[in-house]
Amino acid sequence: MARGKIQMRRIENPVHRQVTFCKRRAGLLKKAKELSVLCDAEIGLFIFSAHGKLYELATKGSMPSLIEKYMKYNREIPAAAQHPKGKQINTEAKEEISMLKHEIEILQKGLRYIAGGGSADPMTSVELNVLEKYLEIWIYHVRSAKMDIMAQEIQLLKYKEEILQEANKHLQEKIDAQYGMVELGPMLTNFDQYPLITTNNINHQYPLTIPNEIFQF
Amino acid sequence: MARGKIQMRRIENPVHRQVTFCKRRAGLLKKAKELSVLCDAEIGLFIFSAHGKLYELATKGSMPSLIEKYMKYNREIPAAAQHPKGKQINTEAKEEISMLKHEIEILQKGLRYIAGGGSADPMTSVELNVLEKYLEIWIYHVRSAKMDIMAQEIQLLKYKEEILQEANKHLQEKIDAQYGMVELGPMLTNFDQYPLITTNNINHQYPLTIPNEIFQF
DNA sequence: AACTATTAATAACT
DNA sequence: TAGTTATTAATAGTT
Repeated sequence: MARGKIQMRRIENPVHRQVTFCKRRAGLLKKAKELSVLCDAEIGLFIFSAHGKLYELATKGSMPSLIEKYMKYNREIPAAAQHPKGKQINTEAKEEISMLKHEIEILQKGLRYIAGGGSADPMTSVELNVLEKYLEIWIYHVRSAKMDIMAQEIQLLKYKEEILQEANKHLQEKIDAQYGMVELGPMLTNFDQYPLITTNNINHQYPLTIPNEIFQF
Repeated sequence: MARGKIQMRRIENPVHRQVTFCKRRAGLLKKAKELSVLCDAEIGLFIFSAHGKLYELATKGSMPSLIEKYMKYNREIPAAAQHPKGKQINTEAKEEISMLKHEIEILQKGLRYIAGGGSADPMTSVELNVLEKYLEIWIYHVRSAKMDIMAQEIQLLKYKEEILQEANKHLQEKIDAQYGMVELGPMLTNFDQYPLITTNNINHQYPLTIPNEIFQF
């Protein structure tokens, strides 16, 4: 858009590429903000530079909340909930039902394909793309649910630990009171003396308490 | 940018707003694609219209995979920024991050090698298999890292609970022995009487012990 | 980082 | 909803 056209392919000169990246990135973020303001739209945008640096924009709320909304939207696909209002509801609904039935057929074909070891009925690249899309969404939700359960489990275990420590302390005090001030030190409250038992093959130990941010998805 | 300036606020006329939304949305998506191509950037963009319809773009892979990358990025930054408190943990985290980044570079190099047409030095099918395997392992590692940490935390907490229960039992026995057979029942070993504290909005309670299959990904 | 000749995007109109 | 055009906005090459 200036001093001559530019070819729509990767800019080979690294300096040119970097400068263009800065300029166009700024332009893109500006355009996104403008669209959001002018048309009351909710926009999430993230840009990873070639070197891995992140630039992001989230209008109306945070990026995580937008991502959550995005995932929810994709979860609702099978429900066929989005119906434009007007005369053409029936037509569009039929089209959508037809499309969804087709996608279900592709999914069923994908399952047969996987179960059969890929021998019988080869899938087209379009079919594989549909399958991949669904699998990615499903994996996200499965892992999300699993993470929720694990976080819940950790919460409960920490609570139990607290209660047990309290009980232990009270019992110890009772014993101390009975003996007067006596010989027993606090019993088994230091875990450092016990080896860490793990079920997986991570070689280094983790701190007792994991920072809370890990559980905030 | 045409026939007179426009004020940067919400367009009140619904028709104008809708038209502008369509045009600028198309323009924004185009610009995003261009930036990605010209500067080798990875871009995720989603737009929710005021009526809730979704328009999206993900360059270089799918939106879920981009979101995954975004989440991972935001997890790494705070870890690197925490300098004062961390000891070995931070060092290990940094080493792990460094290692993962190196792996990313290797993968990107390999992918460019393939994408480059391979006229100079084509990769053999054996080499491609190695690259594919490597990629699978790496993706698995990234996706399961968080789960590993949580599983580790649960393991440790269960172990601590066991020890504390044991300690509690011994203390109780000591008290019983001192009193003869006396009035105190076992102290605080039944957790059903305590309300379950949770950080998320799951409404039903989970069993104390989660089946192991859940953690086998 | 600033400048400006051009191209690209688009607001109003049809 | 889609096409045209007069303008404005973005930006490629340059300093």
